[in-house]
Amino acid sequence: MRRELEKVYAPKQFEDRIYRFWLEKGCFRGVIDPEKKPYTIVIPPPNITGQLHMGHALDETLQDILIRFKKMQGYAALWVPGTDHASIATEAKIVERMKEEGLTKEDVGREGFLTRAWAWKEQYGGRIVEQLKKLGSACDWSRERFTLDEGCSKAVREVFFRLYEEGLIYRGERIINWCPHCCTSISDAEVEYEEQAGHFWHIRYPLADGSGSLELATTRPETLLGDTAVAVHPDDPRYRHLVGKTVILPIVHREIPIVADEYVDPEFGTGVVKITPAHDPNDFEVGRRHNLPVINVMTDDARIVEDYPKYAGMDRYDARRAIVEDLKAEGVLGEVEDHVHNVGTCYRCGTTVEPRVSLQWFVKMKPLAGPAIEAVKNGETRFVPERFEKIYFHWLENIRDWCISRQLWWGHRIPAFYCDDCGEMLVTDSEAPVCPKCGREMRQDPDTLDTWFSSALWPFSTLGWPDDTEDYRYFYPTDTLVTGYDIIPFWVMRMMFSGLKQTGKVPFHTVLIHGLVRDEQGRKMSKSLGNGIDPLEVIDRYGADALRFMLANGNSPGNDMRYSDDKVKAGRNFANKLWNAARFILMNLSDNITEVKLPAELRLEDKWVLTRLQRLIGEATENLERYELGVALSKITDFLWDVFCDWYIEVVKPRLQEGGKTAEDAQQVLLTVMSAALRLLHPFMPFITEEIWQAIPHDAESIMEAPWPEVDEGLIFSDDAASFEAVIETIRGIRNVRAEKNIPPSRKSAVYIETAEESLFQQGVPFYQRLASAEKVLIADRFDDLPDAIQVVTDKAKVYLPMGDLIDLAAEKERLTRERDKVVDEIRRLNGKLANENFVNRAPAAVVDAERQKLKKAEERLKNIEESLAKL
RNA sequence: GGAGGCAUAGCUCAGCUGGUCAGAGCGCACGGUUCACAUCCGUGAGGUCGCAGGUUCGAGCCCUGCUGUCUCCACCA
Repeated sequence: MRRELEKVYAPKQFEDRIYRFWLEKGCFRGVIDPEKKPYTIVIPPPNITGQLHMGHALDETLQDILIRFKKMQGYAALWVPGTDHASIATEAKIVERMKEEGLTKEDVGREGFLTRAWAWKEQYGGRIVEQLKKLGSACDWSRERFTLDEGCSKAVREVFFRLYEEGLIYRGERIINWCPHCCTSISDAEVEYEEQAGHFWHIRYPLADGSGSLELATTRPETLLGDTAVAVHPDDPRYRHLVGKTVILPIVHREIPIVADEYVDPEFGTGVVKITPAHDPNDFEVGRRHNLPVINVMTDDARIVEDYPKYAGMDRYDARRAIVEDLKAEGVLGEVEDHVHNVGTCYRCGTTVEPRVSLQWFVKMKPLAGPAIEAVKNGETRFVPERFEKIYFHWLENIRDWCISRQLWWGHRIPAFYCDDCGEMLVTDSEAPVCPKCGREMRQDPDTLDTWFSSALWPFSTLGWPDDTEDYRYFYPTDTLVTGYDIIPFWVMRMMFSGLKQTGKVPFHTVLIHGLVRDEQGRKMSKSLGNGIDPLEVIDRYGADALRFMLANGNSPGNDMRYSDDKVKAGRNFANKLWNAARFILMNLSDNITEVKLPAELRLEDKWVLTRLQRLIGEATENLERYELGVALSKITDFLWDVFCDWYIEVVKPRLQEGGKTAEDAQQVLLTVMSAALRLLHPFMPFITEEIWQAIPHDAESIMEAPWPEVDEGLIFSDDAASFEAVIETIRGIRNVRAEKNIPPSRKSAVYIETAEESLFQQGVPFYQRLASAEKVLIADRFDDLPDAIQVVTDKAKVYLPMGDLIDLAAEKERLTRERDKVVDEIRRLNGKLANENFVNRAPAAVVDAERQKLKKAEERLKNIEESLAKL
């Protein structure tokens, strides 16, 4: 069954249809087959709140290329799709929506809130999935997962229990990053630092014994309410004698000790630091070392607590102003300097993070980090490009315990229960446990887990773990993880240690890292700048294949790239070219040709194009296997455009017109090459290749089911290919001088080719006529009494174009002399190189050989040029 | 403060383990009514591969230093 190709390449007319065809045929399904090797990718699950952006488009395109390539290579390929519940982002969206109705979370209660959240998920969660389909993503939708679905939740609980049993999950009071807007704790990785202009307020803390005061500087005077000490360096001669004494905390008038701690840098500021254990991570550590009390002075939304009536209810910035005023009034405020410092902000909402001591759940990281580091060090998992391993190591080596509890409702609820009577705590899968000590009903922890806790399990939870499913046994560990470098600490790292800990295996062998897609000016695409480019719009205008071309072409792993309309257009133009080449083949195809098969007899040009094809197959396959996707694609497009369209098709046209067996032989070669090239291109541009595939004779019903081309040694004709290159070189030479002299193609000329290899050039006769504006072509090893002519000289021939009035002998002489000088230089250079014993002895034989060949060719050419010159 | 990327034709970028590596696309110039395609065809101009050293028979490709630029991490209160 063949499909006709429309006259004009219009991707909109077939991309959706083809996607449906694949779906209906089940082409995307990962099928367990003991005969095959599995190849598995799990998608980095996009947030259900998300809309497809260029970053996704790049990520999905790369994965799709790999999946399609591996599938054609004969692997049992599986791409598991799914979405992430994105606790903070989604919860924020729901809260926002409720706000419009004048409701708060508390108004609707936990149950009511979750009902709304699920409804929201049903309504919008599928949006991004539909968008992925527009790109052509070959995901196995029958295995689509959601981080909050039953299976993933089961995996989450299982991991929680296991880690808790082992003491790797614990609950404790620690200083954590708190977002006062989202009203939840966030992990270290979720804090983004930004420079902000602030001040240094110098404050004098009077010594309790009245013998003077200590001056210190702070950027956050409001935290003074929670100061429980001031610290100096133990060896600081200025203050050593004061250690152990006390100062009076201004405003609060509490007596607090002066402690000595290495943390203080005597060189910085006054060498005295106020210590607020509840609101600064460093101070917290100092506090622990000196057993200082921890005084929390702020509420969940960063207002001052009731203990300080004067400031109670003020937000941190109002309190700061008020306290500065009061310090001034108390006469203890010194200099106020301008100061730029980095402030931590919430990566979701941008609110300044408040370090805060609170009771949270943590994962003990040190024991988990070790194996994760080791697995990359010993190469079980490797990063492409390798340099990203450094980022990975850096994070794991400096890791602190992971705060996993979130004061949110949308997420996996922590399976811990508390007895309000006796304080007993129980971690259990039971839904309503009773206290084992006093038999009372227990209250479940209200918090949920960090979204990334479930994402960390994604490579195995999606395959059925903790159950020992067939999918898990066959498809796990997965093979390649494709993601952006910005997500290494959030996700890659956590999947690694989770996979190793829970399954005993690395979750994937390769991490393919890509960069960001920036706008045409190189800026990050962002909502606030409004410079984002909607991939769906691009697809609408140019087609998904063109967009994919742009994303894959010339993109190298790990490097950022710029989006540009022109690059997409280049992809569209290429698709158009391919489209028309296919149409050309079809309109020249005899009805009796129904299968792709080479003719019994191959001509020179056939051998050439087949040889070039074999080379392409070898190289493109190797590039793909090495994740050099962009390089592979550009080789494939170069082949199709330059080799196949611009040369082979042009060269074969006379044969096609001739008809009969000659034509049919050519048709068979055209089909063979097209069929193979389409398959090579398919992973990159799946739609157009499928559409054409179905239009030309084919065996596999879908190109997705066709085998990946393999190099056929029997189709490599090195000598013939070289001969044809000589013909090409001659044609180029003729075109070249004609263009230089502005001779219009309509002005034909006779062509005399003087060569020792008559038969070789004889085979090119039809081509000179068609491609080099030749009328009659004469070939001999020697011409006597040729009229004056324009001359083209190669290493194999002297070509004369007797063009009467156009000939300027002096100019010819000058041109040939210039060429001769160039060749002489070349020969001198090559001779020098080959005379160098070190080179000849130490360079690989192939390299030396190539140089000798070059020299030989140059010498032949020089000889020809000189003979030509002699005739002028 | 620490780490890393990038710096190659006017623009956007490829150049894998050092040996056709000086390339592509776009742009530009010139010429094209060839019956697949002007979303096209032919031809051409343009770069001492940031700078300075070094290693090597041989270096955009490796090493050192420098300059510019971007990013990540840390966060001196």
